[in-house]
Order: sequence, then C-alpha cells, then structure tokens
Amino acid sequence: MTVMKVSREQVVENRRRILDAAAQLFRERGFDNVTVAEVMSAAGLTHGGFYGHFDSKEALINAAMGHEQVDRRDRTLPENIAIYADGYLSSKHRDNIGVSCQFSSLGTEAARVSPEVRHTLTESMRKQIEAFSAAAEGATPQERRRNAIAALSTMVGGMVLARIASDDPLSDEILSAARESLPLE
Amino acid sequence: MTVMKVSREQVVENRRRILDAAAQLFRERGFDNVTVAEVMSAAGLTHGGFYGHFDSKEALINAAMGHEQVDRRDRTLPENIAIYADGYLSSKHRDNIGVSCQFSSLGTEAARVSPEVRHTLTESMRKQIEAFSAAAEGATPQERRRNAIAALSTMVGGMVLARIASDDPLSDEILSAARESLPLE
DNA sequence: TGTACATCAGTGAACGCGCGTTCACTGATGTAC
DNA sequence: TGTACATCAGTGAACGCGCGTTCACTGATGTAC
Repeated sequence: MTVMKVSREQVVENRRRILDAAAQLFRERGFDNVTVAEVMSAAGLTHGGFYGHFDSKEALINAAMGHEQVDRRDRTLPENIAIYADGYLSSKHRDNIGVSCQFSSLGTEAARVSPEVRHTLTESMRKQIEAFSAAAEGATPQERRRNAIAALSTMVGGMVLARIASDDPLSDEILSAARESLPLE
Repeated sequence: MTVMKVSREQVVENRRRILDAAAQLFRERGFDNVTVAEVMSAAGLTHGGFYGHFDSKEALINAAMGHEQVDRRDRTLPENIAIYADGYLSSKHRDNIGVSCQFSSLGTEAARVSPEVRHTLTESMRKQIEAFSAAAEGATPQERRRNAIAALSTMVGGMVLARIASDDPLSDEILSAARESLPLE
C-alpha cells in the first residue's frame, strides 16, 4: 500500500482525481468546509503530496472551478436545450449537488473568490447564455438573448431556492413552476 | 472605556447590535469567513461577552438568519411589488451585499445550514411568494402563483449571477434582462 | 430618599483543536552507459 | 538488453497560526432595608 514515485501518466491521472474530488466535495459542502486532507484522501492519496500539485488550497479552488468533472462530461451544453433545462430543474439535479452546476451549488461563495476565477466563471456563463439564445423565445436576436439570460437566472435561482427548501413540498413546486415558466421554445 | 455591567435595556440593545453586525458581515463574507470576535467588535463589544448572548457561533448563524436588519426594516415586502422587483434587480442592491436579500447573498451556504434554519428560511420564502402572487401575471390563481415563484427565482438567480460577473459588463446586462423578463404586471 | 450589597453583562487573557503547510524520507521510475 | 544510479511523486510526522470557546475578574446596576 506504500506506493512511492509514480509514472508520468499516473501523475496526470492523480491530478485529475484531485480536481474531480475537489470539485465534488466543494459543491457538496462549500469551499471552507472541505479540508485539503479530505480532498487528497478522496483522490486516494495522502495530504502531504498535495503541494506537489498545487501551491495552496486557494490555487486548488481556482483550478477546481475551471475543471470539468468526469461525471459531468456528457451534461454540459447539449444540443437540445429544452431537455437540458428540464434535467436542470429536476429533483435529481437538486439532490445530486456534488455533480451539480457550479452556479447553483457554489454561486454565493463563487461571488467572493478571486477576480481571476470570477472571470473564468463569467466566460462560462457567457457561453451558456449564447447557447441558450439559440433556443430562446423571441422575434429578434436581442429578445432571444434577453430571454436566454432570464432562463439561466430562473434556473439558477430556482435551484438555489429549491435546495434551501428541500425538506418542504415547496421545493418541488419551485422546480416545476420554474420549469414551466422558462422563456424557451 | 471599560464599561462593565450594563442596564437591562442596554443588554437588549447589545444583542440587537450583535445580530445586526452578524447579518451584515455574514452577507458580505459568508458564514465561515467571519469570526465571532469580528462580529462582537463590529457591535462595539469584546469577544468574551459573546457567550452571554449565544451558545455558539452556530446559534448566532441561526439567529442572524431569522433576524431582520435595522437597515432593511423598510424594504421587506412593500405594497408595490413591481417597484420592489426593480430595486432588487439594481446595481445598488448588487453592490450593497451587506444589506442584501439573504437568498442572493447566502443562498448556497444557506442550503447547508441546519434543518431548523432552513425551515425558517422556507417560511420566509413562502411569504414572499404569496406577496408576489398578488402582483403576478396570469388569469388563474394557480398561474399567478406559478409566475410569482418564477419571478422570485429569476430575481435570486439573476442577482447571484450578476455578483459573480460584477467586474464585467455582462453583470449589468443580466440585471436588466432579468428585470424586463419578470412575469409581474 | 439614602445606603449596603448582591448580581451579572462585559472584559481580556488563555486554552486547545483543527487545518493549511512544511519537510526529511522512501523507493519506483526512467535514464545513462 | 541489462545494470547502476539519479530523480522526484508521494508519505506521514510535525509545526504553528487562527479561531471558537472558557474563565477569573470587574464594577455598574438594581434591589433590600
């Protein structure tokens, strides 16, 4: 069990597992309630090796926010956006916060991270808005873009509220009301 | 400056100031990035006295989430909801996170607090939805309620996204797009 | 109304745990010959 | 292709800072007479 030194590919694979574990644990518990040791342990490593991969916990947060989780590979920006939106506003998505959209799982914490990371998140937001624009209601491109932004806002806000209310029937009601109100065709 | 023991009214007033300071600091920096000593200092007291008012930091979080900030007294659920919504989706609200709506400033962290506090938050959410229902678009009560939930979701989600993107022109665009799309009359 | 005393809100030093970070060490990888 | 050795990813003990929490103490409040 004491495996030292590791092949070059293993290093790359280990880094990916650290980021995957971090992305999931951060979503589940927030940045501050996850320790470096927990992330490393979830990645099958010990905490001492962490600083061979990242300069600090903050650097890990930054990297994890730009990291695409393996479990999510097939879920980002599919061709059919109405289906994507239905999956988004589902109880399954609500209850699987570990592989959830970063805006709905870490949104209010993400607003407080470094400007660089927020910039990365803003670009990802912009891409999602552009993808939604194609499927949005509206006669003009401006109207469709406006509705795309509104749809993304409703999805994120609906999920944030549904997770707060998750013990209450109101939670499911929020999900379906948000789903039915989306200005998507 | 070393004022010991204090009148009964002063105790009540001190507790209110602790809760006010906590509510503001938590909104600005999140639960975990605010220390008990900082809250007490912002309330004009020293940290040792904290445990005369609350059992633990967690008890403070719970109380602060149910506490109505003095600075917000005039802002909750006014009669004209369209005006409320316009104020909500404003850059002023975005940039004054300390006296902001708790869902948009602490939403993703609030989803992880104790079931009791989430229950309190859920009730406050329910009240807001009911107030919005009166002003929502729709022919039937069901439709109006559905649109009220969608409006609240759009407002919260729009603000969360606008705060992440606050260094970017996209932020203002999100606020106005969300504002113009609200299903309120 | 005035005086003596008990109460207890607040003070600030101290404690101790947890977590981010460091470091001497290990031993498989991978290179030099 | 095989052997000797240097490299360096990962290990796990240790460090030290920060923060939540405790506690002996202070002295104004407020009560008893």
